Amino acid sequence: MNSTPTTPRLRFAPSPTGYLHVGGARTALFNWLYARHYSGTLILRIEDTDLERSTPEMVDGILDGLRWLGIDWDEGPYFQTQRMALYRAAAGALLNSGHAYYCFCTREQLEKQRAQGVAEGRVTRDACRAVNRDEAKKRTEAGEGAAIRFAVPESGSTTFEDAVFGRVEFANSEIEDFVLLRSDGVPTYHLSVVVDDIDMRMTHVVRGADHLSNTPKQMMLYEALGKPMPVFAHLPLILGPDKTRLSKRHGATSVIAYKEEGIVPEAFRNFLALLGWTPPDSSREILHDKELIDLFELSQIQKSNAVFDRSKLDWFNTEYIRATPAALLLPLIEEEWKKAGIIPFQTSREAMEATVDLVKARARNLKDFATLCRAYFTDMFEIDPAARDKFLKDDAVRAMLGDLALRYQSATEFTEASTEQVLRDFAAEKGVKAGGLINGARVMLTGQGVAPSLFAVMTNLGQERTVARLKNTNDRRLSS
RNA sequence: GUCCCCGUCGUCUAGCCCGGCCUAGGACAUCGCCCUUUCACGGCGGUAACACGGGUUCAAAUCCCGUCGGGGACGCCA
Repeated sequence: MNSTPTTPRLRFAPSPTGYLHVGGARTALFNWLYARHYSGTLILRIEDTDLERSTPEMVDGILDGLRWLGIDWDEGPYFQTQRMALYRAAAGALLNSGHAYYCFCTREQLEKQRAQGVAEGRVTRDACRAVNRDEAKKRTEAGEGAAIRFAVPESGSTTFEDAVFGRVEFANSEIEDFVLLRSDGVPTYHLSVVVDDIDMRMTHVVRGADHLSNTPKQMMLYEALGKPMPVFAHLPLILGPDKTRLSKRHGATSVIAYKEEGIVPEAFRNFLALLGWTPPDSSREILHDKELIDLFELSQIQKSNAVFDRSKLDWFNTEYIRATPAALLLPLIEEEWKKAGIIPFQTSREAMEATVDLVKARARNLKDFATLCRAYFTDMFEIDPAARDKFLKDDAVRAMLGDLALRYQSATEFTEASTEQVLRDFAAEKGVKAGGLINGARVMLTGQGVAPSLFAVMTNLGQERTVARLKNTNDRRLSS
């Protein structure tokens, strides 16, 4: 019956009770990578059945996060709150087939049962399972509130072959009679996922390992509903540096926070992909989207949890910034300029790109471009006090820079080679080391102690600005 | 507490399935040196791991058992 090979259908199914966090992003990424690798379909489904905690803002937040990450989907977003009829019908069917029953227990009764179960080291079966069907029907018709629970077999075990973890087995006696439909008619997670995954014809369920122990419950539903099982793949969790689950106290957990910190999306993707997955050639780590997609396989996924290593992310980011042509970087960088209040006086695209190229080897993130580029685009910049103390505290150097400005002013040629020649000749003449003048001049021209090669800076700035800034040596309250 | 999963440098990992080629490889981080015009980059080198204990075997990071450690799940949350 399964003779026709079907293209894979996967889904990312976040619940909008928070922003897209790192773990969710990694799950989304792996689903995306797999779907793209096999030319399958990726579906976005919003699991908003927790009416209290789900908000439309969070839906937007998640969508923004995915878009920033560059993860696109083929169908959806579907919203579970708009599919309630489907879940209720399934619950009804399960009731009719004897796989489920009404539960009239109060919260207190349930707590008591649970406490007893824990004390005895076993799962207690719900007392209402014993309530006879006709009586239960009568009671609900009389208006008594009732949840619908699944009747889990008391013996035997449920086994499955996880694509990551291999064979996993749970004793049915360990599984409680979980709720399918709450007394207010809203489905729980177990019911809605399974019904949707069936209805949306999912072939693969790739999700966090925190769902491993939910899997047998959901398998029981597939079976009771008489539907074929998808492939399950559970992803190891992402941990903080202290090896506990990644949370707010570990710093940024929202994906958007990384955008704000100046991380390049492709670098983030690369980093995330390697958190728990290894390409066949593990020595290659810088992998662009196409390579990631080509190489991605479920079988190469790690079983053990992985610690989120911020310094490695930063390394990826640096690598991507350096390798990306200025033309592609520019739109991202311009946002940072805007935030920093820089209005570039150089309007030519070429000039901007040249500056970005000049400076980008020193950038660790996109935000760095605001400081790094400032002096090239505006005269409104401060001299970094630390740089001043380090390179300009010598009065003699400052005086010489003023004289040097005059040399540049009268220069007929202004190239990297010629400006260097002028400076070195000048230093030789004065009997001082060129290095001291170079460092001092760099601070005058850029305001920074950390900047590119001086003569590249000069030619980028142009003769006029170079001269003007060097002349200012004594005007800038340097000795204060 | 019960059940499930995991356990190689600080971190991500290769090797484990099919024991010997492992004196355990790579990357990030870290330390040192070189380059040098600051800071990066780059080059070279260093420190650093098979959780522990028992087996099995001529031989174990690799197979088996146990212990310990970590994580997850036990909701009318997802």
